[in-house]
Amino acid sequence: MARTVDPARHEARRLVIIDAALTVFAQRGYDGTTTAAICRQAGIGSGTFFHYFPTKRDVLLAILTFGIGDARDRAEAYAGRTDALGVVLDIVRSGAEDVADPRMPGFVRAVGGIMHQPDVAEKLDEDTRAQRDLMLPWVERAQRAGEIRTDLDAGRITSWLYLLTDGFLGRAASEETFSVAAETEVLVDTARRFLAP
Amino acid sequence: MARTVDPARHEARRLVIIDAALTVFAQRGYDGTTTAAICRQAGIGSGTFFHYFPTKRDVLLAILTFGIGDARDRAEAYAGRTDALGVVLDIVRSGAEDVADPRMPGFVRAVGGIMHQPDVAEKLDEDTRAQRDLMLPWVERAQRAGEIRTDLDAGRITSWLYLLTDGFLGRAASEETFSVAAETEVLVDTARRFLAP
Amino acid sequence: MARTVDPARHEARRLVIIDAALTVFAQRGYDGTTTAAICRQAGIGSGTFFHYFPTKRDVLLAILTFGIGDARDRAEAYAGRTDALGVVLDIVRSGAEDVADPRMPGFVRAVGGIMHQPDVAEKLDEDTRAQRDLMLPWVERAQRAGEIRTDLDAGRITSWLYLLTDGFLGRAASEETFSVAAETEVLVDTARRFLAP
Amino acid sequence: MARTVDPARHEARRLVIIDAALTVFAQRGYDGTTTAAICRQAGIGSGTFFHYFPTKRDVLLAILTFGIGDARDRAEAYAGRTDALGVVLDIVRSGAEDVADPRMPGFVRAVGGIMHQPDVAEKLDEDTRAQRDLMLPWVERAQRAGEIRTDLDAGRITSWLYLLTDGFLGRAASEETFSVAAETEVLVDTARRFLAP
DNA sequence: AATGAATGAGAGTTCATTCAT
DNA sequence: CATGAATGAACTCTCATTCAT
Repeated sequence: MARTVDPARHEARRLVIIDAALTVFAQRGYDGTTTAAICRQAGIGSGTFFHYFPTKRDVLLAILTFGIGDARDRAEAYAGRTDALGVVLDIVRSGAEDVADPRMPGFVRAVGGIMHQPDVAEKLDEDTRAQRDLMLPWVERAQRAGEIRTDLDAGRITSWLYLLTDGFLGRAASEETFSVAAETEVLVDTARRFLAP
Repeated sequence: MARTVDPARHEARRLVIIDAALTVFAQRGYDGTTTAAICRQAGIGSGTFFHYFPTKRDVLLAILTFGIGDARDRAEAYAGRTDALGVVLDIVRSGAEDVADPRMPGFVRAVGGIMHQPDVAEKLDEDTRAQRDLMLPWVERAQRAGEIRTDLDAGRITSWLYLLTDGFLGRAASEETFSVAAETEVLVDTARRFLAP
Repeated sequence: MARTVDPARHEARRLVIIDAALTVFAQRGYDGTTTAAICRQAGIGSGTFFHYFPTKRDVLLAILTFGIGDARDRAEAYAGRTDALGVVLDIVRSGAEDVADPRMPGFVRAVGGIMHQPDVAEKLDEDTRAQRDLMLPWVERAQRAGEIRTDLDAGRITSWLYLLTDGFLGRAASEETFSVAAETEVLVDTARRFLAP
Repeated sequence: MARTVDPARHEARRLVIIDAALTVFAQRGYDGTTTAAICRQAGIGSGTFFHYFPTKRDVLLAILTFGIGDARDRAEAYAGRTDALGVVLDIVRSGAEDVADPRMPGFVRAVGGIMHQPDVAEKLDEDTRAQRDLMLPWVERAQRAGEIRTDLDAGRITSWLYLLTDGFLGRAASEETFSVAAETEVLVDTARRFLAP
């Protein structure tokens, strides 16, 4: 009978669940989130949830996987650019723009809260590596072009740039009065100061 | 009669529990930590635990309260100094030194993971305020002395300095290769660059 | 699709749990009854129990609610009768018949044992009121008809009649040799003596 | 050293604990009463409590033992009387007077709530027997004197008289508006009606 | 495919009781 | 004798997950 598998419909529903989970994780943290709450938010039954994800943790991992894909997509967008420093600063700026999704800070904290679980840690590592892979080549290029300092190697510089965006995310998460729009300029300026030879 | 309450002994045991809790929270996150695990770590029975703390969350709050006291104690240490910029950088540096306790990053993430709980959020706010109260006056003094930039007001500058130390803590937490000792110098240098007029 | 909710099945199972709880409460008292024991008696898992009742106390309240419904149902059975005294004595007699369920005395004691809990007290009040509402009008009618004494007002007479049935229940509960069948006649006779003008 | 055992002091303290326990049992039921609450009420430490009573249940049993002693003491007061019916009614009346202690109803319910425990049941039986032993001979005498009905044997009549006082106690316990003073007369009158040949 | 009723492992917490001081 | 800190057994309840329909 019935068209049992409509891949598009399946994928769409999967995304609905992922989005719902992101929302609830951000609000209540990982353990504070019950599968029931995700189902309510997604408008599905609990049985359906487990049709799409074998485990609550798997939804979380799926969300993280999304982020990795994102980083890779963005890599292509920069291909062909010749102003290495400009790209580096653009990446920094785009890090600030992630905060645009108001769920992000809460979600980041939620993930941090269970980072001690090996599979989560691993996925996060992959995430981090994907981001580094995006940034690192441009830092190296900028160094070779003499646009930025060379007293620190490219790897450390990359770490520090992500330290800035991570800190930015954290501030935005915890400080109500931290205006993302206004502070983004300070972020880019601070990155520039940090990178100056 | 009856040596019923030996306050010193009581306080000591309380500290043992707090310390044990800090260790386990850092390792397994807040929800991943069972009271049983804390008791095992502290070498006490479960009943004893609840003799000292009415709730698992109360141990966490007690740990955070410690941090607040710390900030206030440190304030006194700087009293009398006249080199405002020096003090500011010292505070930044001491932020990096907090990472000396290898449990700190994990603990910070654990707390982040349940920051959505109102009482935890409140305590953290208090913590943040205590830290700001420590830093802010010295930033203002440094500005008046013309030692640092004045295009951002003292409040924003303070936020940014903590953004740096928080990001530093986060990096140390997630990146194995991030050498605290070596990077502390970069931190202070970066703060100096950020503060330059 | 999916026969998700079969209300009849749900209600049936609810009744099974209620019945099991009544049995165990009667045997061991309220606090002496563990939810595990109720589950065992009902042949269900512990999770199922809490699927039907949010709290152990809620089962108890559900049992009491049953009693209230009972009283209301019975009210209809008497509608249309014209022999007020006869109805009053029938109600007294039916009170004695409640003891037919051998669990009743134990259950009554169990409820008494936690009557200090506000919600239980409230439900019991409702129960009492439902019973009074059943009896009172017939007492008034009997008084107007000159069938019974009028030196006490109808409310007090009603209280006294329930005093008799309650006492009867208590005796049946505590005295092994108290033969319900034989004593019921004494009960009705005593009520008659009490009511005589 | 010290006068370790001062029997009078010991007995006094025992009574304080018993009284405190009676108060708290009446207010919160047996299981609702923590030993800590009894200690607070008695103004003693928890260790002291267990110096006087090996078990929480033992305090309860001690209270019940008191009642038994009471019944025996009263027996002597009636010795020498010749108006059997008068004594019977006096005993009934004194049953109503027990309610004078406002804690009594609550305590009775508390005891009922754990009557399923063998030792409590046994003590209660003893209590009941003591009361019967007080009443029964006078009922027999009254029957022989032709003062009261003889269609029921003395044992059943005794049961019914206690049924009245128990019911009275129960009403007083559950019905706010039940005025003990006013209703006591009704009680005696009802007993008289019940006993009438 | 979709559902939600059923499940039981496991967690936090309470409290009678012990015992060193 | 008096104390209260320490204890752990036992209990209620939560929630991820399974599975019949």
